[in-house]
Amino acid sequence: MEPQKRINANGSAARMAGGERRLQILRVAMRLFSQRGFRGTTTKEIALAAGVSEAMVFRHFATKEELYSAILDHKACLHDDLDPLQKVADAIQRKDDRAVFEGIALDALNHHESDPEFQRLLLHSALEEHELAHMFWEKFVRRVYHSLRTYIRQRQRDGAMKQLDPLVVVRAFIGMIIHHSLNNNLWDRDRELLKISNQAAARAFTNILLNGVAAKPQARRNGSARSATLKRKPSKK
Amino acid sequence: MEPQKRINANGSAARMAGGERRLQILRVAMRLFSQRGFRGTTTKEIALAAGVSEAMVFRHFATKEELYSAILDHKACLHDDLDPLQKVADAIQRKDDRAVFEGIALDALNHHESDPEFQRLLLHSALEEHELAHMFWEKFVRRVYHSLRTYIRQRQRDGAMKQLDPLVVVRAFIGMIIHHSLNNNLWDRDRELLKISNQAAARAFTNILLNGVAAKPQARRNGSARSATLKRKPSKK
DNA sequence: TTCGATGGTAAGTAAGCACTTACTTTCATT
DNA sequence: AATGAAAGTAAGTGCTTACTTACCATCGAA
Repeated sequence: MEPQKRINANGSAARMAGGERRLQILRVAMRLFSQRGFRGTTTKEIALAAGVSEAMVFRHFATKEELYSAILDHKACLHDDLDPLQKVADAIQRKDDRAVFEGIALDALNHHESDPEFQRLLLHSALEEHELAHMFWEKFVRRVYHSLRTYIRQRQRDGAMKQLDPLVVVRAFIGMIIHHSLNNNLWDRDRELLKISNQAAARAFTNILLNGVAAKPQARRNGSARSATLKRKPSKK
Repeated sequence: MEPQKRINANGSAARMAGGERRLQILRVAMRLFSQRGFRGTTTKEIALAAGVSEAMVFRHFATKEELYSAILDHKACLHDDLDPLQKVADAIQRKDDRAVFEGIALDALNHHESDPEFQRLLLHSALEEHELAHMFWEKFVRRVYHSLRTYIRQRQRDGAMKQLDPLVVVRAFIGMIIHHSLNNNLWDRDRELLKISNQAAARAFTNILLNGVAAKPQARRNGSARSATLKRKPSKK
């Protein structure tokens, strides 16, 4: 007679292959950590949610810390190859500012929307000063800042953008995007205060930024009163 | 003979008056909670840091939860009367966009810089879905959004700003500010990536925003091309 | 059919947690 | 000087935590 495969709370058949189970525990833990933080989640809860005994958790991951690290590695490798500047590489080539910035914004917004766990995990580990935060900063944030600074500098040399500190421009732009995602994922999940599609948001932020940093029409009649704002070197051509 | 007043680790004389001790414990707890989160801080640590026994903590606050609530009340009442729009009330009256936005930005940046605990506390409670987050949202964020929206709408009717969704403009601006503070307090405390004074940051963000949302020169070709940057109202007297 | 490797569990253990109890010390009043 | 209330503590209590041990179940291959 068939030994009647037991079914656990998740509807997943008992007795998985090792690798499968490991991944399942990892995913469950990821969800719980992102919801309640590292310290706020117990190994018992993780085991329960995965439909196994606590001992199984410790068979796959020696310590809770190691489980956390495994999550970080997992997330990191998912979000790793993804250089956000790559997707807009040809827009950069074409010097199509709008495509560059809107592309980056839309990509980030979509990303945050489809994987809100990641942002929460990141915040938790930044607050707890865990290594993911540092890793993310080094591997991702720095690169974005650097690439965008390079692009902005180029456009400033082209005379297409004002001579502001490019890093400040980057921060302003990234700020709009991240803060919007943070609002959507953390504070105002029902979009009670502001409901707007990612497309529309990306377009609006890009508009504000590009108009904000665009070189002035440079009305030749320069009663150059406001050299304060536009530091344009005369670029004597 | 003098009974040699004991001195605890903090250098504070033992045996404080009740109210004093309460406040001291509160402050110590505030610091620790903001550093390690609610769940990440033990009552023992709090007691130790305050230089008293654990029992004293529980004499002043019945439970750890109550201690947390007391902190929230404390912080809330500190940051409460402070309607950030009040400081720029006359700038609003004068419709001096630059003063309005730069004032708000500078105020927020200074605030976050002088009290980074608050931002951390707020983030922790947002992640843990504690009430402070909700309270802050209702009492503060909503009001700022509402007031700024009203102002922006007015300026749009004046023909001084583009017809964008005012809430998106608010989000973009607040985003630059909050994200910059978050970077300074959480991610890049050494300002390794971007070191800039609050004044300069407030000015830069304001410039980007105001140029970004300024009504177009409107191709009416009336010479006065950049009403955008210099908002001196024509003052048709 | 047997057997070893692997998936899985029940029932621990020691340490740490929020919180309590029973007691002592200090000190401003009369 | 006596006293009573408030400031303070040492040593718990029972529960939860991360992690372990000792054992059972299932399965594919020899």
